[in-house]
Amino acid sequence: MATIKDVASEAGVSVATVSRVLNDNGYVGAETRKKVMGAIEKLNYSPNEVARSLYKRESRLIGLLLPDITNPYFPQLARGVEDEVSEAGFRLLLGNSDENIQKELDYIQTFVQNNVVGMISATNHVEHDQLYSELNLPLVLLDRTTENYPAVYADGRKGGRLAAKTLVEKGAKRITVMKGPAHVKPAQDRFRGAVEYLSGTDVDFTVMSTTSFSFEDAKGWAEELFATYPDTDGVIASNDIVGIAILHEALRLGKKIPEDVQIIGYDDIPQSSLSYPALSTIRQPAYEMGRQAAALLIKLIKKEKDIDTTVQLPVELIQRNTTRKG
Amino acid sequence: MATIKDVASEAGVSVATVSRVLNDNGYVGAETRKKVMGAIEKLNYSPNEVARSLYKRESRLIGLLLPDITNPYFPQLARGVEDEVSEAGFRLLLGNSDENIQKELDYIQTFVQNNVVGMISATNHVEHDQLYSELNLPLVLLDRTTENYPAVYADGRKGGRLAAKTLVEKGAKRITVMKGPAHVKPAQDRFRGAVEYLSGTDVDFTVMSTTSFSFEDAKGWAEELFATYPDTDGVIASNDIVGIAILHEALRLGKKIPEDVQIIGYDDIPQSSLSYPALSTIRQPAYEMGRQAAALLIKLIKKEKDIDTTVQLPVELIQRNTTRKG
DNA sequence: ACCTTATGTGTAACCGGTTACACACTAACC
DNA sequence: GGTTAGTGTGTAACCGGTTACACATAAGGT
Repeated sequence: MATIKDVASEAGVSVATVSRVLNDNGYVGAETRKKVMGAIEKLNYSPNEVARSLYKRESRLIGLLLPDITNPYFPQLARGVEDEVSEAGFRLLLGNSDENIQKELDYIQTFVQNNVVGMISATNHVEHDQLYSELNLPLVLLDRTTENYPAVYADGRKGGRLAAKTLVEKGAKRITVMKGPAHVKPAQDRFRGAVEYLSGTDVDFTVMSTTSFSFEDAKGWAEELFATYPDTDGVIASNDIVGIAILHEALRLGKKIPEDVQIIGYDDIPQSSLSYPALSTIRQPAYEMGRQAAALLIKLIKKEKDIDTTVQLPVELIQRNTTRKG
Repeated sequence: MATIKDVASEAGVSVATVSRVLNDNGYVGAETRKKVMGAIEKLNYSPNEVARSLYKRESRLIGLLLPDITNPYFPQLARGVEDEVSEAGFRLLLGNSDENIQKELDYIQTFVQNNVVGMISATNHVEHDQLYSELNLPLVLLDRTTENYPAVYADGRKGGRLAAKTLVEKGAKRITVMKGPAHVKPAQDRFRGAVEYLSGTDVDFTVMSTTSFSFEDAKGWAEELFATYPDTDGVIASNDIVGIAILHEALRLGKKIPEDVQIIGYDDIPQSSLSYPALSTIRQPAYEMGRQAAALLIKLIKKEKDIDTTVQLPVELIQRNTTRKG
């Protein structure tokens, strides 16, 4: 790999001049610039980010911490973040935390050790972590909220209400609300929204708690649901994965969808439109959330003034075939 | 952030000694070690990776280049890679190439600029890129093969044969083979495998070409398929996404699955077991492939001897409900 | 007692960039 | 003509680690 010194001696100038050409700052004569450009071209030189980062004490890297990229909701977020940051010339350091504080701390540490200029985190542990508060780095929370940090998220409370309202309006009489894992904040928001709405109606409802969102466990929750509440005619699932599992269990039990049981999911992951019947759900604009989080972070990095540090994106009812028409 | 100098003066020793303690090399007196440890603790010191990386000319970063993390096949790969590299103390720089050469080159460049110690790439452009050959970095191809580079992949040819064999044995008489995008090598392998097998039988088959794997387009291919070949009774889909789309289109047309039409997918993405009826498919062990690719890369980085530089993982028939029993 | 080897520690060069500062030259102004 | 501002370039310090090398001391062998 050619270094700036090689370029300098090839062009017959000093390293300072090469650096000035590279960064387009300070005075450089037209003739000199041309020589330097030529040398760069000839040597196929590309500056070493690490050296630059060391002196400037900041890299062009951004840390992205997600619970688990394997959960179909997160790739969309990640892609949104990636597209936005890469357009601004940044790159991503990626970590999966598995909602595990130790992993989270490890990643934060390596982000700092690598001089990242900012970080985006979908964590539930902000408050517990003094690391976040000691971090003097721009931080944007994604899909999660707190009072104290910039955040981009969708309105979970409203989403929950919307899901409940939809089922009620479509005539469900005995609704089961699935409660997602207690430590996952957005799951609690949507749950609260649903219960809030249902409490204001005279529809019967029951609550079923779950402790994970994984594919593997979803089937179990579905079986448990119909075993415990066999006459349920409306299910508000904690997310689409669970929703799809419930849908299949209902079909397996010979129930007609949506005549006997209506089901509404949450997230609108890409494959929800591919279930059969296609799953009705509350859409969170994941890709857009990723982009906005990245855009917000970049503004914070650039220390722009008058920034909206919390961005709440709207949720939306996606009516497919697991809820009744009309 | 505390630096090594701060630690040195806090402990009353030189920076060299601190460095020796940190890296556990060279001689350090027991007493001195204790003082240094104390100072590190007290200052909450954590070494700057960037400085280390500059001198050593290698970081602890590994570049991972994928076509699109949003495609449900890749998160599994990515997660496998991440788990394996992070256990070995490395971190991931992530890029989405969209199968686009320019993006690919850009990422490779930033990987190099950031002194990555190795890279894993799921690319179809190895041969075209002189960048790959000029790269004097350990490189492992993932999910793609070439003669010239270490690679971890599943046996696509065999997978294709297996898919075809399954449909034939289950009694399909008029099979349609979907051909994936021409530039995606593994898609061509499985296609070739299927055609190879079918050519050796007296079953009728037709070929339908597709140019993408995206959710959005899949529905269109499905419609086109049944419009063009309405009496098809067996479909070998180019991947699971397309397979699920075909499944739904068949159901929409009132066909019975698997009585009227049998369908077999490819990949076994997590959501395939959640389709209804559950999709029969050829499983590629994506997570395991990710892990193995990372493990191989790490061996290359450590310059271990006698390494198997091409790892072919087995594919497997996952028989669910879109193929006939027995 | 003398030489060798093992142990322990510090000094300073080095990695490859960036930039403060010094210096030289030109043009413009009064 | 001398002062001043603007332009162009080089020297060297600096970022925060790692390590070659020098040096000192202690222990062991003959």
